[in-house]
Amino acid sequence: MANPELSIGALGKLTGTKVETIRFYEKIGVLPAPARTAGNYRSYGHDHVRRLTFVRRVRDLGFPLETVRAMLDLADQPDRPCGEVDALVVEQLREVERKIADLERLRDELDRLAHQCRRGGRMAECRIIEALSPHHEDGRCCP
Amino acid sequence: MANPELSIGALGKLTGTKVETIRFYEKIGVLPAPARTAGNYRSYGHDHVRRLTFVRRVRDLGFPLETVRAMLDLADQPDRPCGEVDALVVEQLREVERKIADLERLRDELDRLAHQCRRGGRMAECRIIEALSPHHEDGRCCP
DNA sequence: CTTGACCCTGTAGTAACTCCAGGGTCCATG
DNA sequence: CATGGACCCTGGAGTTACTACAGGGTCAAG
Repeated sequence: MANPELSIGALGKLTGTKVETIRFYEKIGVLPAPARTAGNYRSYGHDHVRRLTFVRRVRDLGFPLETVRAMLDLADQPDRPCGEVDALVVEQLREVERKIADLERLRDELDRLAHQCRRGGRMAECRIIEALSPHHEDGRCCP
Repeated sequence: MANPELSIGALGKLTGTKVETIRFYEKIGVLPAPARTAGNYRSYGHDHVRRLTFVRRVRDLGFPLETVRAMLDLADQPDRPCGEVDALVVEQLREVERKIADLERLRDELDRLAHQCRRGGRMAECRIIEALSPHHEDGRCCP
């Protein structure tokens, strides 16, 4: 069970990633080059599934590949003392919390909109933009 | 107070957007072309601030410009009956909720990591990748 | 009246994919 | 055993969403 030996197409289906994207991640070093079969096909194991899933999720959440790389480095260096990476972790944490707050505002407005639709309302009462307009309680906007 | 008459640089500073990006949004029709001064400078009002802030936030949350356009359309057509856009709203709602769940998992793991760092731990116990690995409770992964 | 900060248009470059051409591998089926 | 369709290979061009110049105009302060 440790070695499912997936083809690139199977890995793609499992993780919702295009085959070309997987090869691209290998080229830029985000996903390690897998073993090859006799016919020169890539052969992936369970670690690849976990790592690729992680990469796709973090990308989908709007972080750049540079951040993905930084996070993967955290996980890849087990002997590294935490101190030197603390600042990075705290910084990511702050950004994640900001994104959660923005998404919750967006969700609430979409939710309100959906209920209004169900009651036969019109778009005039749509306040989707206001939901993510400048928040005067904290003063600043996007980074 | 309805017309602050901002220059492109001032709008950029207010919304955390590069000047070139603002001009780019105008070119592709996401931000309406503003009035011009005698010297052909762009002159922005409060509506531009709100709209641009919205665009930047939604982009920052990992949605493509296509989705931003769809959301802006919702807000731009006040007479449109809700029924025809209900499906879009529900779809966005689902995606927003999925992203919130992913971000919360990521936040919890970063939080755990930060506390561990403070106690002088090592990266060996870092489970940041597991935090966003395939969730077997729902079976599927990224879209 | 000039000088530095800021604006204009237009084009070229970058990040992160995405698609395609031209060709090899694998295997189920005739 | 051959052969055709699904899948894989490499390398390169195209797309999206910016980002960074180049070459030049505007404007307020000194």
